[in-house]
Amino acid sequence: MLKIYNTLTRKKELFQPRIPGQCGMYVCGMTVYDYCHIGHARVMVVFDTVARHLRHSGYALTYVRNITDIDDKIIQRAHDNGEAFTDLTERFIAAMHEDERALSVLPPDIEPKATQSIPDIIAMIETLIGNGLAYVGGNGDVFYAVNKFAHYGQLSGKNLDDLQAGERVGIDHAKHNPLDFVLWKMAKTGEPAWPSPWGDGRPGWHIECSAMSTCCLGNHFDIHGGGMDLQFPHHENEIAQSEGATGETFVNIWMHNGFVRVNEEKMSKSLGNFFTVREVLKAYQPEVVRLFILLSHYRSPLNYSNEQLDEAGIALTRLYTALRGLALATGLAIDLGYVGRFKQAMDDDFNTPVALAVLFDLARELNTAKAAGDAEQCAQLAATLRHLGGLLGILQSDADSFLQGDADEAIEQQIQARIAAKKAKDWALADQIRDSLKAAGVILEDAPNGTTTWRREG
RNA sequence: GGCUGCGUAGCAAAGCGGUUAUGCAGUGGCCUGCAAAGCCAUCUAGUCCGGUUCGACUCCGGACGCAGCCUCCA
Repeated sequence: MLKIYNTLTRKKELFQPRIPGQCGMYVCGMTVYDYCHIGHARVMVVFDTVARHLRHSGYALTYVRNITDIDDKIIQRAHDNGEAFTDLTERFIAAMHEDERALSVLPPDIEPKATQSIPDIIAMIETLIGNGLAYVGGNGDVFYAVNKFAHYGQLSGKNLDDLQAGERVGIDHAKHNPLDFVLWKMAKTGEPAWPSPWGDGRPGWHIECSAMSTCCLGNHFDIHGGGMDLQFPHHENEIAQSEGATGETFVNIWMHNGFVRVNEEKMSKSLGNFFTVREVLKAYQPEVVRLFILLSHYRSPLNYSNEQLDEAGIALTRLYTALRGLALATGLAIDLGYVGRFKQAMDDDFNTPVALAVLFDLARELNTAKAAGDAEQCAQLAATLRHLGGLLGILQSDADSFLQGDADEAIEQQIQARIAAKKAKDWALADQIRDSLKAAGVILEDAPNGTTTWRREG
């Protein structure tokens, strides 16, 4: 039985889909004006893992992750670059898809873009105005009137009085209430714009997600996810918009992933302390980055450091080392004990650290079976390890290609020379060859049968 | 200031009211020509102070500390 932590109730709840056997999930995706950083990678990997587990658990999942391809920062960046905003967004959408593929993130079923959802957005704003929840402000922008929505603050645990007491932004006289937020923003000269009943302009940030999610998944759906920082105001506003427009409950379960931190501080673009995915992938294999993310629970903070990435690399090496030398057979029986433990971990709010602990226990037993020469046991355990790894999006490479990278003829020659030296009991030469390879980052491992395998360090 | 959440061994990171987490590192052993890898054993825990309980790292209260949101942000 799958349990999921719901931000709305602040506890783990038994997952009960609206329609048995089905699930609709919407995740707030990227605003595409720059390369994805590791924080974005975490969202992609975490919800990809959630999607994989839901599917494997038998739910017919519709996974929607949007792209915000129009907003103030995009306009600003395109202007700075002297290019059309569409050229900018197309470039970074392509880059995002590249990063995603590298990290073994399966594409969502639907990837709606804000600019392709303008009619739906306008329709929703008209409904909100019709319902008395939105108004045209003094500057022509359309605003949502937060005090007209009774449940405002239910997700973030805030109430309007507290919010107003802590108001830090300068008063905008175009609004009735400082906490009201923009639904439709009038275009200044030269800005991208779409025609609307209120004049040429563009959607506010929050409305696009309300429009796209309800269009793709219906007025009421199962799971809505995103980073912790979207809880307020973004998701709070989404609830106000969607429920205000449809009159129905919007979402059953809200999931929020924790931040990636650098030196105990949130990684973010505004702080400038971010590492882009492509930058990190220059130094670490993509699968290592994925494991690094999965080694922490999705709601916990994740500290980014080279030491942590290195450890993830060592951990992955341990798993692949266990698989090394065993054929990639398919269709083999798998060990149901481990499968059960794994499922139990994942069913407990997607507890990937515990699920991974199961894989390490499995690797230990596999190593023991290898030492005992039990081929049947080895095959079964290896098949189980690969199967469970696959559910997390890891361990799908050939072990040698992970451990060795590109084949290297020179290394093979050195190994042969060393085997000859060993036969001649010329230990000094054998050790010298091993040391020189070690200096080049190549580690040799002698097997009892006289053969030698190798792997690259780190 | 308001609202969240967190505080576990050398490091990272989980579960759990009484029984091995797991990975890395350390120590001892097996294996090895020596290593590496692997296996076995093993040392380091639960911020502090109260309370509940036969028993608390685990539940409750308080203190302290940290992070996040309250402003664009995954």
